[in-house]
Amino acid sequence: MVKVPRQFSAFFLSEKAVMATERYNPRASEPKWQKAWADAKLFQTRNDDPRQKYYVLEMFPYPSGRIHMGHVRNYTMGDVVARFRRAKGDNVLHPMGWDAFGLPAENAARDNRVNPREWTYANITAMKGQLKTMGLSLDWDREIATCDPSYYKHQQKMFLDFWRAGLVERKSAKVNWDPVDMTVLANEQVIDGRGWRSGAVVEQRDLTQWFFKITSMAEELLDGLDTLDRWPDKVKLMQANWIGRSEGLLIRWPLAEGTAPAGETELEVYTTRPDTIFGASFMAIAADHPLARKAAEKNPALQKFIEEVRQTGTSVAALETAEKKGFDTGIRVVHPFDPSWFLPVYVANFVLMDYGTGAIFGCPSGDQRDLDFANKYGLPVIPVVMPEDADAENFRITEEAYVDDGVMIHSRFLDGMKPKQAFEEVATRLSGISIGNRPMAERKVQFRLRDWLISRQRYWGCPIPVIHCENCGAVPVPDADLPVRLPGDVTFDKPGNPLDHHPTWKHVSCPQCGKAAVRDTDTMDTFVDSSWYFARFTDPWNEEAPTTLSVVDGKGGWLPVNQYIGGIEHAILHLLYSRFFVRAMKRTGHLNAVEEPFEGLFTQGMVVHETYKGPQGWVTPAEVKVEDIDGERRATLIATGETIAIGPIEKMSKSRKNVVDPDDIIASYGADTARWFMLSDSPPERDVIWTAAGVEGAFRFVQRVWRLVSETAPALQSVAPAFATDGDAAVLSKAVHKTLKAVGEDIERLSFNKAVARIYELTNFLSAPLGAIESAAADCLPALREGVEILVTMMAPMMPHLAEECWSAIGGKGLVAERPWPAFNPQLVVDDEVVLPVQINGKKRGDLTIRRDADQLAVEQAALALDFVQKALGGKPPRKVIVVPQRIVNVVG
RNA sequence: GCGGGUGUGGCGGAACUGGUAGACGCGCUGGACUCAAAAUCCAGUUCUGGUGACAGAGUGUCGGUUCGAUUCCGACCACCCGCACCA
Repeated sequence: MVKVPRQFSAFFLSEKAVMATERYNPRASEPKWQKAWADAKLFQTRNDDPRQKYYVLEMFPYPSGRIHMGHVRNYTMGDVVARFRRAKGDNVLHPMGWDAFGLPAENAARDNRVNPREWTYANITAMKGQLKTMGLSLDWDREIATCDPSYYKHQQKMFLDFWRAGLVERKSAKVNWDPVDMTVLANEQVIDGRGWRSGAVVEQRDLTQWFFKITSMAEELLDGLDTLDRWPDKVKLMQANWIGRSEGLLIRWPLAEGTAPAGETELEVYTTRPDTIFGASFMAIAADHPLARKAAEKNPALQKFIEEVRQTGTSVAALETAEKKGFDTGIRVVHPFDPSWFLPVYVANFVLMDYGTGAIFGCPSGDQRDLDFANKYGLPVIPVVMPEDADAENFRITEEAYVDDGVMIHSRFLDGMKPKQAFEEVATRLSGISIGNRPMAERKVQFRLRDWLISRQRYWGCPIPVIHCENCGAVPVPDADLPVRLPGDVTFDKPGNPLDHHPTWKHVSCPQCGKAAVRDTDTMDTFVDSSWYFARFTDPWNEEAPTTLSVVDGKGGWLPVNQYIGGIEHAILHLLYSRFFVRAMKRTGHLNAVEEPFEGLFTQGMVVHETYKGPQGWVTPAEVKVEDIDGERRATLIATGETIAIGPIEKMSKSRKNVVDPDDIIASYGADTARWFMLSDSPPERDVIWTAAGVEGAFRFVQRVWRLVSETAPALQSVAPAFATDGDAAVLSKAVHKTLKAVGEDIERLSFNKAVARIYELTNFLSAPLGAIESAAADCLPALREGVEILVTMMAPMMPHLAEECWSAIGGKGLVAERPWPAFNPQLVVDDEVVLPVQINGKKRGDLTIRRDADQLAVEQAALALDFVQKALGGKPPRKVIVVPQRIVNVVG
């Protein structure tokens, strides 16, 4: 970018300055500045501050006990944004809390006989201490823990409000039940059909559970995605696919008389391809379909088949390998367009009860799965769509279904139409026919999204505030009795839910009729806790309500979060649930106006590291010495000198032992080095490879900045900062202001790696080595002072402690953390002269230096006058000369 | 299977809307300082040929559009991620 003019640094390396230099010591410096910020209460945010609001939030951590490098990366990025916005003059909200309910606390309780609450709070204390060493600009006054009754009280209130608003439902659902641990398992906790802790074979059980009716908002959750301009497209797409909207037709097929169980007259089927209705050759229904159950009552063989299907797990692996099987029920349906056309009804193992109507019609020619099924059971295959250029007479489907667009054949009145037209035609015709007192078909929009099951048979979660009474059914706990507190005196010596076998806790009287009743002993899914914490941060002091409407959102309110930062692993569930929650909270009066919780979303990449494997298994990076011998990297075990294999680069994990402890890094290099390294090199959305060499490099830079500042400090202390517009000093000022502009833009775009590169460049520029002309330097002092000040201010969001130390060294007043972001001078970021590359036939052959405002003709003439252009043209006139102002010249010969 | 992304030196990565490919960092090579080492500083570092100025090639592969393509279009290859019997 800029050639280094040696003269500016002429006086830097005066011998005295070199002698005076001491290495920067983060261990002494960092706690000092952390205390200074805390004493000045710089990061405490007031809700009544009239300045522009900016809410930056990182996904809050689970209090596992120790922070890991992923946290360091996440919170560093958020902190850069927070400190930058603060310097830009905004009133910044940057809070921190704890996602504190969850299974690990219970596991610890079972394994180590500790109390989950004590375990959790001890972890919070430890992690908070670690986070504090990072120098994050957090408002700790707003700290919340979701396991605190002052938090979950409001969650219980909202559960009841949602219930009253019709957003909560209690219904039966199939769940994975671990018969040993006596709890429901999430799908991810079932491994090869067995419970992940107990190893017991997991059963499918029907349990009555609580659900949030997220499907009732499917349409708006989908539509809302379009308004999220500052979300990654990838995440929006994943959510859209998850919600899975499809438009189709609900068709009611009449059951053939004499074949159906008593009282059954029709079969409802959902399809997105009604155009293929003349290619239908069978119907397939789920094993749990009511018609299947009825048919099985008088058919033991069918009964047996249904049981078999039920026992095949729903795990991904089971589905992949499971053979497509069916069982003919003997029931027949009549084709809607042909009373003489009968189709068999099968129970099939591949039909899902909870999508559509749990029944399909099979069109073998247009669907591979249906084709396989038809071939297996000898059912007809009628091609109904063929490629435009095919011949209808000879078009056959045998082993491979035709799924692409085309033209309709063998479909009576649909022949010759495109499938799209045919869809419309079938929809229109069938809507006009009635069956019973309803139309034979209705247009229907179907979603893949399911309701959100929130009941968990576990202790360490938010109790569901419901009392079950024999007389009154499920009764809400009265608001005045909230919170329903978790009892502290629980034991984990028996399997199952401790709340369930607590001697007294669940026994209460019914709030309605006063009779003896029992509490719901289930607790809420921990995703509920994290679906509204961002709203609670806006006023965690409010004891009366979850939110304070005057500050939470709307005019002058905090929400939506302006910038949310976290891992891609939450792309669907957490973010979708939060989007559901703001809508539900708005409907129940806990929010005013906000449409979406997170205006800007950034998904950061993981921290990855090499793995090392010795004869005894995986070993940690700390135990290994890696050397570069003749370009070949070799690892040895420090303790024994054994050779260690260097394995693939993977996400830091305990199982691979490729973890680096942030504590160790901060202790030996300081938080600034860790922060700087996290921001360097890798773009923030991609994975960053943690390497010892990289950290060393970052640490060297810390020392280099410190040397630059401390060596120049004596000369700068009494100088007033000023930029220069001409002379040698202008070169300096231009470099500084160009960098200032670029770094601001880069941070705003969250391109931290680019901002880092610019700061490196400027630091190199300012600390260029001893040149020749000492006298020139004195004139440059004001510009240099300004340059150093700007450098320090620019790096402050990333390396806040070092910035303070530097600021103090040059005699700056106050704290850098309080300084505004300087404005660049527009005059200084453009040059009077530009260097244009000159191409001949598209290949660069030289440069042309010319005034910036030179017009096209002048540029062309100057270019043609250049020696190497003349030579290349060999006296002939050019065929064409392309001049792109301030960009390039291309001479075509 | 469906959907999406990525591919640039030894490595991480830059290159704004088509305009100097390789900024910046790591590593490496040579040098200075030192009795020596560390630290620091300087120079070099895409590849090939040449002492050299220089010439040629080059952004996964093949082709196209253009004065000019890492960038746009088409086909393909590799890897990664998400969803997955969704009717």
